[in-house]
Amino acid sequence: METEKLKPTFYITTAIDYSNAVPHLGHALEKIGADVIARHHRFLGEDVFFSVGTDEHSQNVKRMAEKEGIEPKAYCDIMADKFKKVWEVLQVNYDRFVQTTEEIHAQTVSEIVQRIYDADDIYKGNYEGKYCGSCERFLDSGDIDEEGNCKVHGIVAELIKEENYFFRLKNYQDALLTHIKKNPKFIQPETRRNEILGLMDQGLEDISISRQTTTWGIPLPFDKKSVVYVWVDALINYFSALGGLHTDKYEHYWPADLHVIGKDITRFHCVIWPCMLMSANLPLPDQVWGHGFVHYKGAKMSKTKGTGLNPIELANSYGSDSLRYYLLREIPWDKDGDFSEKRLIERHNSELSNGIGNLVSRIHGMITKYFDGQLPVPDQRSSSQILRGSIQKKFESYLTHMSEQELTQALEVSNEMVHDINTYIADRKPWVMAKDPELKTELASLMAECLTCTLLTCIGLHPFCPDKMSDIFEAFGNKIGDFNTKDQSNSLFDTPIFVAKTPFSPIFPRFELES
RNA sequence: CGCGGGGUGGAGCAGCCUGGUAGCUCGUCGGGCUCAUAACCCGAAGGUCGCUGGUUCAAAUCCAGCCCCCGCAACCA
Repeated sequence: METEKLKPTFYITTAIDYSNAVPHLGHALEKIGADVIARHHRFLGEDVFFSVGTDEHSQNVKRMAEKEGIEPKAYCDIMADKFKKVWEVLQVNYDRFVQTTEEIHAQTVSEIVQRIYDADDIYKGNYEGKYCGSCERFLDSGDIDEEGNCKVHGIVAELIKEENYFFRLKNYQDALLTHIKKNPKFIQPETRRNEILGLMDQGLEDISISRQTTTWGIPLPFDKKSVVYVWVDALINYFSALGGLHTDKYEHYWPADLHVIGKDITRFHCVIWPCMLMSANLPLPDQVWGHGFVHYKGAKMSKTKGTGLNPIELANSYGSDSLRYYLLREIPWDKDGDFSEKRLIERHNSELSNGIGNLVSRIHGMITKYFDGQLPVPDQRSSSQILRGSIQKKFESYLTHMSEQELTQALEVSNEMVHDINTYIADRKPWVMAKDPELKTELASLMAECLTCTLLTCIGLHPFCPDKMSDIFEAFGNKIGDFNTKDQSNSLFDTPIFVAKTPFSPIFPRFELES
């Protein structure tokens, strides 16, 4: 119990996804990135809790269920299973999958909305807007054409007035601004923070937090005729993930360390969410990270346009490790980037096959050939250990990037490590040493040095390519689990016995590029 | 004047905040090596860093203006 307390906690969340369609590559980027960060923090020895989920109280969900002829809840459960399946294929190792139709979620939403109500931050008002009967929603000015018709359905958008409850967002404007300024890391990356500061300059307006036009949602605790606005509902999932406000988990993990979200929903997470929490007198999360988007052929991925790529198909074709690696290597974690299958293959071939994969092969081959697969205890004195120091230095730089969420840069350093080891091998020419029996001891320590440096690189790549890195460790008679904390990774250099297991086949086979 | 991102050798990107030999991956050309997945190592060619002006001893980097591309505009990551 006491020792558990000493271990720092790290609660990381991702946005919960609308369950009206199966996830595409964009959803996958967010989950994979968060998963890599979660794995890294586990490596640092922290007590990590990682949550994902689905957002189910949306009109679209209700409509899709009706179309399928099943109950909304049943539909949600089917969709949730599909999401879980995708995350499983992509090795997204979450601790908790929240569904907003769960009973504990409804209870938690009620409780928090009631707290905000009790704080006198909710008042009754009228919401007036153009409503499209086909969209089943209020339209924005951009959704309506010059003649006052819905752009999607071409029918007249009716002016509807409904009784709504409003949240006094404006009251928290100053407090929020102070918080953002005092905590530069609260909103990251920098561009997202500037965006929100710009928004704050324009001044906040109170927002409607209830809807009468639908029954698909969580009833307001103080007026059961209305349901809670879907965004207020959705944000509270970060508590539901912990089982609500009255659990040990809540005490242990809240406030969240990191909300990973898409850049389009920063307003909800960086403005509405913290204000809700202040009103409910609950601690604010440490950081919100708004990542960029994956574009495909120059455009945003869209389900409706049919440009949403299926991550399972890609994982089946190229392996989930390569897909994960490519996405975080090539799509900047803080900006938008383009997805291209050709680039995926190129990255795989040049950095995974020819890089780390080939490096492992050549070392494995030499240990097999020169030492019959059994590397003897190296004599420290006979080894120059020139490489070791520089690789360890690079590893430190890798760790710094990781802790700053600079995933792309961290991978760049990993590649430098591979390159340095390859260069070192070329300089020392172990195949020449192997011909001279007197150099056997020196050769052994050289091989041990190269191998440990390579395995350290693998430890760094492990959050990105968990499966393949485990395979590599296994090929040398080790388990990555024995080195998967920072302290343990240092012991890598004190573990002298390595076995090159046979048979051995390339870890990352190359893909042929079709013209 | 709505907000934001981008325009860098053939392709894709980094560098810009904290001015001072323009870096990386792929491709091309030459050399080396043979342990390895036709891989690895070394070297070369190739760029007026969107345009114009300003600040400065010095600008891809700071400032001003302009042109082009893209995303968002409060329920599609």
